[in-house]
Amino acid sequence: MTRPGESGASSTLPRSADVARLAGVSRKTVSRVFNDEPYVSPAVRGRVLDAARRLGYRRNNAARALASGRTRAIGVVTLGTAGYGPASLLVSIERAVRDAGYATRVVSTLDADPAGIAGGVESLLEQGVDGIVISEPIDEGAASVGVDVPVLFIGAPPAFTAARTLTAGTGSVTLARAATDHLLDLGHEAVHHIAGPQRWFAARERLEGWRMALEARGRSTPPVMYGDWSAASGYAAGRELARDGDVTAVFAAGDEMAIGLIRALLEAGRRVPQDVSVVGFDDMPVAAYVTPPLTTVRQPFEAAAREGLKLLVQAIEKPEVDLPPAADPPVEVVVRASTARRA
Amino acid sequence: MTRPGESGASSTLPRSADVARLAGVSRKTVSRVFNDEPYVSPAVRGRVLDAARRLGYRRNNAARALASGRTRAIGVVTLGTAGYGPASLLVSIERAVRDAGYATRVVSTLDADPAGIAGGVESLLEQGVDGIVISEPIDEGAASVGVDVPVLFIGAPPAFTAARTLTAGTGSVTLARAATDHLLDLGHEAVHHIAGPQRWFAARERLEGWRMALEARGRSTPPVMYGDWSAASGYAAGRELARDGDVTAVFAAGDEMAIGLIRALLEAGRRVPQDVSVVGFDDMPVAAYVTPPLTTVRQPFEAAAREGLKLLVQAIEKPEVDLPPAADPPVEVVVRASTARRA
DNA sequence: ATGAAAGCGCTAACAC
DNA sequence: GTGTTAGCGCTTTCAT
Repeated sequence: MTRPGESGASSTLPRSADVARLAGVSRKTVSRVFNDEPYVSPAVRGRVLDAARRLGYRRNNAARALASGRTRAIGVVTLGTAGYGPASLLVSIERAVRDAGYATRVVSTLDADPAGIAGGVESLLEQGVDGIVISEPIDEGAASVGVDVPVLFIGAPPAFTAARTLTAGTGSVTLARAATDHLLDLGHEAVHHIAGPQRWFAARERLEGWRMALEARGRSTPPVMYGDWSAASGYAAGRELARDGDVTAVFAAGDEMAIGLIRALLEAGRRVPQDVSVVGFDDMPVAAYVTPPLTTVRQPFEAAAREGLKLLVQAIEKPEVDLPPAADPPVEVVVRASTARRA
Repeated sequence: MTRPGESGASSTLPRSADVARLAGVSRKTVSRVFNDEPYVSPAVRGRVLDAARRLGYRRNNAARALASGRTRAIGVVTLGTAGYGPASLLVSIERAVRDAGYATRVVSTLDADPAGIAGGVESLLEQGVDGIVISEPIDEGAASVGVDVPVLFIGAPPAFTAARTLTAGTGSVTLARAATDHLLDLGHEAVHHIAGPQRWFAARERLEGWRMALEARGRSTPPVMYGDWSAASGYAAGRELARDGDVTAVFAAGDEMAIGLIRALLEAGRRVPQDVSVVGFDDMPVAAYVTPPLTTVRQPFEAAAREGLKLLVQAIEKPEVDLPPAADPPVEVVVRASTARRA
């Protein structure tokens, strides 16, 4: 019953014409039923659905895309790491895309350089997508790509120009500021900062929020240490900081760095939080169970993805309407045991 | 120069016919060039490429798929969590898919029940994929879907039947056994186990490996504690275990549970590793920097994804060849400071 | 080594 | 409410 695929499509899957024949209607009517278009009598709709089920009919999206010019897919360019931040954002985006009724096409880049991102975009465009999400939190030069679909940048400003660019933030500045304020409120005179790699937009935003908090109270900003998000880099920075007896409070731009930092402090005989208070950033799942449980700020990935996608879908489906950038999500400082009032 | 999109496809993107005209060849020749088919003179090839670049031509994959019956895409059904394990596996799969010359289409499920998986597969099939990867590490009843493309199950046995099913493992049994052996080698009489949720195939495999190691040495198996992978559940189990003074060694089926466990032990006044040795599973990035640095086993995600994809691509491109299941990747126990010789 | 014709499965526009 | 016609952009087959 299955003659080997001749030319075109795969073997002998049922097509809309088969359904139409079995249901005794035209192909167009089958199409109407499957697209939930109005003006199909309930009786006919039932017959069509029935025939389709009996045949095991599935729409051919390639054909739909070709005929309609819409792929009903959204492409995502993301950093190819399993890091908690990027991975969470990807999961949230996928869910938001699905909820919006689109399919997800992912391309990940190894190193988030402009060329890599451009390549990713290029490949998505070739695949066919109605819109693109750039979840590459890196801000480093601009790539040039000819893009004719709307593009959403999450957690970063537009890195290139497209027909229509949207942005949605994760509110890092505000969150970083809140983290720093928390330490300041505990009576610490100075708050040190272990920043992330400055090619990352998020790292720069957090640095900025930290600086703003200090300046708002007229404090000077201690020299900044730089890490690469890894616990190892937090550890290295921590060894430096441990040498300085004046350090009583540190805000690390990521939980992993905070964990490495704490480890270095403990090894150097500085107690956390009695001698030094530490705040992280992300609220990754283990944060509550490391020793001591980490005070941190929670990143609103879900909210950012949802807001951003609302914009993107709007831009895809109603290009004429102008919409305001998404509001920053609420700030959530999770106070646990790694911070204490200054001794 | 841009008349608004009439019926079909988007506005006025260049098509192969445009390239053909500019290069002074037929459309078929353009097609040949872009598909790296033989029998195109270098001169013509050059002209075509040139024309394409000048026009900003991009192939339309929907049309290619429709005409050829191949989508050049592989679909992935994955669990929608940012957990280190699933996220790492997804990243590895994406990379392997890309390296194999395919595009990735992802569907994530909230809860990995058979219906959810079946729904994901269904939606991928509708999207159009040449093969499917099921990275849903859950083994719970079988769904029934009519699948006519090869399906690769990673880290789990086939959950349903398809035209062609392949499997690739992460070698959990062996790894768990090695972890347990490590503790036994350190002189511990009994090794306790905090298992993962038993709906997860990986959790069952690790339990099995633990049991095998004990039985191989004629030891009895202490009662098993069950967690849900979270640090919180490890913590809860740890509180129980801390009450039992005889416990000197614990193998946790995941790093996060191990971290929660350690926290509970420390709170109960049991030192790690002096009083109790702990081994985790995964080697997530923070494992080296928690206190104490965690002894664990590394999961070979990259290798599993690569091996699995080799099989899948083989099945897609050369359906006639039969191939053996992928070999289990090598075992790597990472010894750090959470384990010590029995006091 | 290159080209012409046909058709993949579907939706868009319009007729009825 | 439903059907007819045309065509989306490409690959296939076969001819040259």
